[in-house]
Amino acid sequence: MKSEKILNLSVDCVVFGYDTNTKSLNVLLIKRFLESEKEILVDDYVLTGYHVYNNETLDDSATRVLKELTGLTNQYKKQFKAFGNPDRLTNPKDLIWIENEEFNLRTVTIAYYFLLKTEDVDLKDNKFDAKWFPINALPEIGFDHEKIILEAYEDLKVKCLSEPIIFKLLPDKFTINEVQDLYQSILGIEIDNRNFRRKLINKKYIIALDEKQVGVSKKPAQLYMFSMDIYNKMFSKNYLISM
Amino acid sequence: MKSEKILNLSVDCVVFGYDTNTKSLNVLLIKRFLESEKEILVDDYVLTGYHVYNNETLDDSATRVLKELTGLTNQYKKQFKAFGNPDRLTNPKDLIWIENEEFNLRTVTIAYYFLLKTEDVDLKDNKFDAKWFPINALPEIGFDHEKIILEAYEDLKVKCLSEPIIFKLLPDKFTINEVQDLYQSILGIEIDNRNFRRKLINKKYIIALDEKQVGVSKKPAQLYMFSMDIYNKMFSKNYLISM
DNA sequence: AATTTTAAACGTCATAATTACGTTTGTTTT
DNA sequence: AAAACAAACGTAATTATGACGTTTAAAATT
Repeated sequence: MKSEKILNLSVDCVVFGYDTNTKSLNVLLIKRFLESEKEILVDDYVLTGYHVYNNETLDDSATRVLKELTGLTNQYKKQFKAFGNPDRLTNPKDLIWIENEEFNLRTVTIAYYFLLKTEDVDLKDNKFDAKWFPINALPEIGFDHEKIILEAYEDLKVKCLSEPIIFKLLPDKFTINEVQDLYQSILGIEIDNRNFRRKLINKKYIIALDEKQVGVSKKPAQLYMFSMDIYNKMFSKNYLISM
Repeated sequence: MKSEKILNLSVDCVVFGYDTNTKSLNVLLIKRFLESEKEILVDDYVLTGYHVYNNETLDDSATRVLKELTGLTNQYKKQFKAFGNPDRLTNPKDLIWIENEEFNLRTVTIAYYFLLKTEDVDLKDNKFDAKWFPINALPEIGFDHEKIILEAYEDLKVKCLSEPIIFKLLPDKFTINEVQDLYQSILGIEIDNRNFRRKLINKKYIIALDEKQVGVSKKPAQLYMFSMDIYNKMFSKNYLISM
């Protein structure tokens, strides 16, 4: 019953960041660069991940990885899939270790995604050489991490239509058009502004503030906030057949 | 980097079975019974699960477990969550092994759920002492398996509203009322028959057959089938904001 | 100070979907 | 032939959606 193979447990984190300025959904990736005497072995990007410590929960492990990468805690986090096929590799650290020892390793990774605002992350003197990439313009990606990113993205697209996680990617005070831009960026579709506006304003959990944008060079837009309290009250124990 | 703890990788399977006769959603559980010289140590029910073999994918492992339990293959399967907190135990086999050796084991389980019809499973002379339990009347459940079942159930409730997995739980030819009963069983709600009927019949992927029920003691109902082909054509690359 | 520019905000209308009910129909059983 | 009853059909008010046109308010320009 015991495995002769060495089993390695890790978490990998797909960090989604929305950039309000460029109106783009981005993924935070770190550089993987290995060279031997004469040739470059790998030169691509990968997700951040790490071994799960012995006395650490999976969730805590993901939270730790995010914190080391971005300095942030308390961001929206979702465990969305485990990847553990016998032939998969992952994570720069694992690879180095494999080269020193033997190749008889199986890495199971529990994949999480996070939602946050790019503006909340300071990438200056980041020890991982981390960089944001638009979800639609990913670079060369190592291991099976592109697959992981795309599965996270699919999950996000579905999730953002059924739960109000979108607001984790916006400032506390936002305009209707900012919400629309965000939906368009995530879903990759165009939405009619007038219909979207009407629909969103009619939601009881979208609350108009006594404030407008400042410092814009056109007519300043009305600011709104999202009320999680009202949302929760509305959706407790309600399911609707929408198929 | 290497773990002093022994890491154990397993799959656990939540097998949902719908019973058309009793109109109930059930979970297939196996008996866990261990007794020492004088006392009963455990006497409850657990999910089926097993260690993941060295050269086996996670999906294949779950498929194998289902086959050993039910004899069935090609049923709807979904990997929905990994459970791997450092203090968790699982699976009768693990426990026996732990008692013989030391307690320094961490079991990470990749949890799957399956959807099938209870009538497709023959529980006669089942080596696991397996039994169906209505989702709303679960027995005493061992380890953290009740949590796993409830999370699978939540996932199923959401999933059955956005994808046509419901038809995996029905015969190929079904009546409108059977579909309604199933939705009601899964979601735990009452649905207006007249509105439900109209809505379902209007779906292009619900096809009326030239057949009616036979051997019923009231007016026999019209039979319908679900067309996956038509469904796929309709929903390729379509997202709608329904929040 | 008036005009232009432009995003924000509002309006309309036809169609489709939903909710909440009442009524009829077609078998089987009595 | 009548009763029983689930199946199946119908209706009307309300709400949501999709596809557009129009107006407004502030800033920038003239």
